[in-house]
Amino acid sequence: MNKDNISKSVIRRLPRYYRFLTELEENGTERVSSGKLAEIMRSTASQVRQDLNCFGGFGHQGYGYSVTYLKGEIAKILGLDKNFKAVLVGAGHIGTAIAAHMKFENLGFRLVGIFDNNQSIFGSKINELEIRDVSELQSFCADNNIDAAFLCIPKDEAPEIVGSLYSSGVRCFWNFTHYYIQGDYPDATVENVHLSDILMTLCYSMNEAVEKNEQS
Amino acid sequence: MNKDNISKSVIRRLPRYYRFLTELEENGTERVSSGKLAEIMRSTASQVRQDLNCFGGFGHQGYGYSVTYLKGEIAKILGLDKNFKAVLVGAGHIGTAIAAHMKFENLGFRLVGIFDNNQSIFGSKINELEIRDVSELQSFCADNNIDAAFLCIPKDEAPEIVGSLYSSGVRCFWNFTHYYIQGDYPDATVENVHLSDILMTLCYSMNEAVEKNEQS
DNA sequence: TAGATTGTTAATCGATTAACAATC
DNA sequence: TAGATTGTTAATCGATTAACAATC
Repeated sequence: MNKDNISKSVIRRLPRYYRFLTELEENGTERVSSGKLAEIMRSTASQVRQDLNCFGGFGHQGYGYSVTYLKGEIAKILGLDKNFKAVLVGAGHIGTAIAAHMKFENLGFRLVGIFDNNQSIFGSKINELEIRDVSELQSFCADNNIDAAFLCIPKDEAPEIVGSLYSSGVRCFWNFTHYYIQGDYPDATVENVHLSDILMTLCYSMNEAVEKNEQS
Repeated sequence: MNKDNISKSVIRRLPRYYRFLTELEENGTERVSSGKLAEIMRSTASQVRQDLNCFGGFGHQGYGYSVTYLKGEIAKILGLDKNFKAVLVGAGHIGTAIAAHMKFENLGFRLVGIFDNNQSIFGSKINELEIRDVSELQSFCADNNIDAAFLCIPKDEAPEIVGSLYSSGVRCFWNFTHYYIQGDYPDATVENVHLSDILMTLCYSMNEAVEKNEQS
């Protein structure tokens, strides 16, 4: 059933399909064609059909795709029902924002622990969840079968933290640091978010746009 | 001097070159070959040379690249010295994290205003910068020649906010919402960060990894 | 049945990698 | 000079787009 070797580009589009299908469903739309979906996705009908066919024939010729069915299939493909158990390490600004703001239960995860090394915030809560001493991290993860960790810590602290997470069985990392996890743990599943890199690319584009304007 | 049509893939790698060159410089390394740089970048020597040659011949045959010089050139290409004036709209969790955490001055921007619609936080400060009433946003941007806005607001509020920003001359957006700015303003320069999409792709990869393990 | 729209193969386009002459 | 390493062209690989037969 599950085809291998789906390209990263296709995977990256799946959440957007899911998002737009959710909107269509909320509108009460029952069916959608690849053309219409492409319009919403700012894509092409061809790409939509190619993408969806990586996983199986979800459509009906002459009819299109059932919004609810397709949405459900994509949820299954993404694994949004898996509720992987996750901990957050680092309850600074970014960590707190992540913990307080994201609707993990819709995104395939369940946040069950928050850890920090700042004594003064131990015991205070983010969304009902107490902040714990990072020294308990390893035993907590081992005891609770933690699947994933969200890393919102300084880069220099990352190697040690990842080491202890890995040794207690955690293999999945949402990494906001610049530490290169996959270098040290090639079998880890990692998604990096480098906000400063993204901001620099925005700076480049802005700079380009300004120069183009000056020329004309 | 400035070559057009540089592909997005190349641009996205520039911040990483910059980052690693900074590290090399801090180590006191004076020169680096494309091969060595590729190793650090987890790339290939060929790609490094192709990338850098999009912008000009920064190297010397038989020698390699001067770390300091190359770093400087990439900074110029990215426009990191431009210090674009930016405002943050939305001082909730994500907004506060962005404002407090990012070193804008190293990333091409200067944060000069923070706005929110929550009366109870007006006047309180993030990094010396007072939170203002969003009703002053439009006049503030017009008066202060603001280049860019960082949007950390709910999706439904985005169209109105972007409208008022656009009308006071802002053309550059770092967009944490799911509002599709470029649809309404095709000449805007936009970088989107959809954290929930990224988390879903992590869920997919994790799900894949689990299934692969179960098979074996 | 006729019209619509998929699933799928083929063609195109772009990005990465390999090769090598130029040259420091 | 000889060795190293770039800049650049050519070859490969992968992703997107186009085309069309299958079929609801």
